Amino acid sequence: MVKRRISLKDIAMELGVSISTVSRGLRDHPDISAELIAKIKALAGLRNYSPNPMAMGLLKQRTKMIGVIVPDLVTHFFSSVISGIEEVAKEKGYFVIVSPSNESYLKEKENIENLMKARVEGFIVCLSQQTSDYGHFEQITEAEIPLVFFDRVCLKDQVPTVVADSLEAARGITRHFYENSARRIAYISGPEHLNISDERRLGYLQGLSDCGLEFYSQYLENCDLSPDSAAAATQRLLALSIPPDAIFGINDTVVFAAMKEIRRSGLHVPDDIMLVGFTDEFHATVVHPMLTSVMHPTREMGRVAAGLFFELIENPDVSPRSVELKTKLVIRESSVRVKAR
Amino acid sequence: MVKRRISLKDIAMELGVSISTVSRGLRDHPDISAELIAKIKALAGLRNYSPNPMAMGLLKQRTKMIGVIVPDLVTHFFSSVISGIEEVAKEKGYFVIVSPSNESYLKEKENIENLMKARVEGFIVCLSQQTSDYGHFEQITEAEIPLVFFDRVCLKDQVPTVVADSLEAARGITRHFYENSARRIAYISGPEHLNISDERRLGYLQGLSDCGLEFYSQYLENCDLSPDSAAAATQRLLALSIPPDAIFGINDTVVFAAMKEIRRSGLHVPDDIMLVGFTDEFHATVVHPMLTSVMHPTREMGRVAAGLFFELIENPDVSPRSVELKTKLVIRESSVRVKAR
DNA sequence: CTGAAAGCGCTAACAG
DNA sequence: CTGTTAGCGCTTTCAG
Repeated sequence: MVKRRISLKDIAMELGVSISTVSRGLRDHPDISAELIAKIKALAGLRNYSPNPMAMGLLKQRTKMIGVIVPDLVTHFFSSVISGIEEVAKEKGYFVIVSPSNESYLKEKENIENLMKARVEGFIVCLSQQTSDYGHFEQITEAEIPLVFFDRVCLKDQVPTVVADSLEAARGITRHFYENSARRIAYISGPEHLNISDERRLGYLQGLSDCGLEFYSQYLENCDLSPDSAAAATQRLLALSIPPDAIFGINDTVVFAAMKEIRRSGLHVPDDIMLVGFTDEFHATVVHPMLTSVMHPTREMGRVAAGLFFELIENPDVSPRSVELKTKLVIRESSVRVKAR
Repeated sequence: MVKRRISLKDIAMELGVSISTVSRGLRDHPDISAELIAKIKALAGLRNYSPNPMAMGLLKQRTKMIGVIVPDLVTHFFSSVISGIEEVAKEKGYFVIVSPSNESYLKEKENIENLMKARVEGFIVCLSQQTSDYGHFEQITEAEIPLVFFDRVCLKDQVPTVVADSLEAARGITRHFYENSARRIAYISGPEHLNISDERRLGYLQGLSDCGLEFYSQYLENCDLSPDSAAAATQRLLALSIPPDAIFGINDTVVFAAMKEIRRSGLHVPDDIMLVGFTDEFHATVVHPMLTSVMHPTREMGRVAAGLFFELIENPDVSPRSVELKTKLVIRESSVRVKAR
């Protein structure tokens, strides 16, 4: 059995005063004499007293817990965002409960219900890939429970969001390819209902038009963000009668799968096909050739999301604010052709 | 403001019965008439009632929360173990609060204190790299709070642990190198006080002796598990007058850093130097050449750790049980020399 | 079969 | 300056 922890009552008894006196003393209430305060605090320190958060929670109706729902835990992007969230939460004395949806709409819903039952004070969410019905989120906002989205977002007019500048990033990649003499640029996108698919696709189209290139629908591929489906999309591209000479993908997973697939088919990056990804520093430089990629400020994204969350906690009636974070195209080996290999 | 959620009182008032009747009705107490039970449940369902966990927690002195402390969140190994823990926790109706120590002893201590204050029911911990004083853990066990270690462990006679078969794995790697005609086998280890450093080092030594190879102390390098320090260790190995022809590292980070460093110095894996890592499926196959590596059953490790945790919750007086999980050496390209490259 | 009351730990309003 | 009381939401005796 876990030993019962020390309570105000214990201290009050030991000191022969009432519980409320101890409570007040610990919080420096002006009505309590300085000596008594000192005595109370000394004993509390000695006994290692800390207020019971459940008693406080019951009283104040606050749990100091944030529910965080992410598509998965093991992708660097998400774990890094979570780190950012945790940093800010910690500063505010909040705890974070992370529930992975495994990209499943049902799990996402279920996680939200569980966390509601646990009385988290609010949510920070990245939509699962499957989610195209937003009823469960509308319920949250209707119950006036704080909610913030990051990366994959919806209901933008009701809910604060943090996103990357996907459109500009995709546009920049396309132009970068062009400047490095690619002319048959392909893009492997994700599920259509996700904002990130849409925006990156638009950026791709704008980029093509910036460069005076025509859009060929065969060069716009789709996948469900899984490695297998990204590999399949890559295969379809490689099997075209005129295959692309440059490919970029919507995220890390897709790009790594594409890279493997290109290598498997005996082609070389960047000589045969240039490749650019949306990845993090670490993974981009681990692969060979090192991957040119759009760097997300992931930790920052988490920090900003948490910031928006606490704005909402502190002032629930403020109108939702959206933040767009700048990404940066870091040029490495996979998109620049050199003579000697 | 968050709307107050429905309580037993609300239902009792609406039904014109007492609170205790509702409470009993919801739990199918035999004293309550079937019709009344039906009525109570119907209304509870309609109003979306769910018991207030803080009230329950206060009453039962249980928070249904597990504190999990990991060195960091963004390493695949840890996030994968956490996934496993979460799966089991969810089945049991528990929530997981993850607090990264960032490999810092002080943060680890601080996190534990915070989580104690939050009244988590117990802890699942992987030691920070810096931790060599275990006082804070002894306090936990003395307070009879459930505690389980995984991967990097201590206090094995008091605390249940889950570890990989590090010794055998390292021994197997060494022999694998030998069988592939490596004769100058190096190992990049981690901080000496960590059990994993020690065991893998012992396995390395045994492996050498299995193969009739002598141990050269220059081939046993150390690092602090950061990429930079692993890179430095690799450089030292490469700078030896007779550099190794095979290297393995204590974990992913180390191995990837070594791989980069080898490439940077113009050498090739596996032709000049063979390389084997402790990594996961995903990352091992993303790099080129694909990495031969010891696969950890990471998710399983999380599940087992959580299992031990719940054994402790259910029966605190059982003597600590240690589980050693089998790893598997998956042979890929980085350790097998072929003629045509 | 059902209700009233106590108590989990705490704060705050109300009395002295 | 300090104590008493009520109440946050719930379960569990104890009374009816």
